[in-house]
Amino acid sequence: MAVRLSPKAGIKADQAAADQPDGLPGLLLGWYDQHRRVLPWRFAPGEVADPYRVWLSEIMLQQTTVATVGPYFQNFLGRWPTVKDLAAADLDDVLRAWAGLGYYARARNLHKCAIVVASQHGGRFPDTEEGLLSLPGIGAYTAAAILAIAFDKPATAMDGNVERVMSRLRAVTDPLPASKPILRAHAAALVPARRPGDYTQALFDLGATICAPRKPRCILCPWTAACEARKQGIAEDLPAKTAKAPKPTRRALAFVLSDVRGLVALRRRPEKGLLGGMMEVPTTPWEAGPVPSLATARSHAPLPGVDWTLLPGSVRHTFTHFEFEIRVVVGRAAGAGGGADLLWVAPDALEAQALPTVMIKILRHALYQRADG
DNA sequence: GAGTCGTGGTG
DNA sequence: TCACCAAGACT
Repeated sequence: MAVRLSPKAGIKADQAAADQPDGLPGLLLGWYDQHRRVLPWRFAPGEVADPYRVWLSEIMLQQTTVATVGPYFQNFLGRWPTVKDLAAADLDDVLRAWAGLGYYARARNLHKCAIVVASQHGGRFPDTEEGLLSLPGIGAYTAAAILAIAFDKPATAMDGNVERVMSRLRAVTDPLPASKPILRAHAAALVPARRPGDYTQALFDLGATICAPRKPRCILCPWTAACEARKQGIAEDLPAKTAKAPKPTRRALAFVLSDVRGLVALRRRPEKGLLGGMMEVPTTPWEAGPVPSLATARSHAPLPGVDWTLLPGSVRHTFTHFEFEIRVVVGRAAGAGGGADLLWVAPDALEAQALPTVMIKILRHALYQRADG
């Protein structure tokens, strides 16, 4: 584990200055010592880093904003303070705690990874790239981030921030993702032998607060004098990216079924694929083309013989690679329960289920539509 | 290399 | 409103 060195850590100023790298890394670290963001998973200068917290935060932060992750990280750390606690948890509890955060394969891999670390590594995370890469859910970026932040090793963590900063600093105009190798080479050449963990986090802060995707604040940047894109006036145009394919729309009819007690019928999705392992409202298949009529869709209903009512309006939700439009029908089951694969849940208990956001939207539409008008 | 995989914030 | 983006991994 790494103890970070900085002037605030009680080390004499001249000693800290001698410890500071030269050139661009030194400039960035000097800026970081003054402007470093305080984040729930971040360790104070001089504090011993806990690889479990570093790992947990890095998994949550994959393609997810700092603001969104904050409460989830605190909740996970409170419920499962160590990797052994998380390994001993039920997967369904982990999925429930993850609900709303998205990319649910991360939660399944998180749990798998905790079990491997607890059972095969004595509860300690590996401190080598090879060891980390062998763990589920840890790829090139996360392995490097853990090496740098948790173990203070000079690894090159390439994420969207670093790609953007490097493309601007070196004025790389070739579009992503083809330009990844050259951007990585630029980044690797700068990682200092001293304080690589702080340097890595400093680069994240720089990308988040100064070298932002839009309207970079070059005036405040510690690297402004060296930035090639700023000199050329093209900083805001970088990094270039190849055009993305347009998003198709898929549509479906959702069946919100209640029984005589008012309990709502949910079912579990398959382990793999979209929203894998999460709970859902029964729907027709999600397909291109118009929302199927109730007559056409009846064979997909969770129970036969139910009198379905089509609600006005529709629910829209955007996934990474398609738009989703849902019409909602509501119905009342004749008795209590029924349907082998159905889980009957009281409306008050819906929040405690492993329900992805799109399903929350559908349920909200069905349960409050008439009250809201 | 190209798809798949969520969600919320922002200009 | 809408397109883009966020501490990517996996197949």
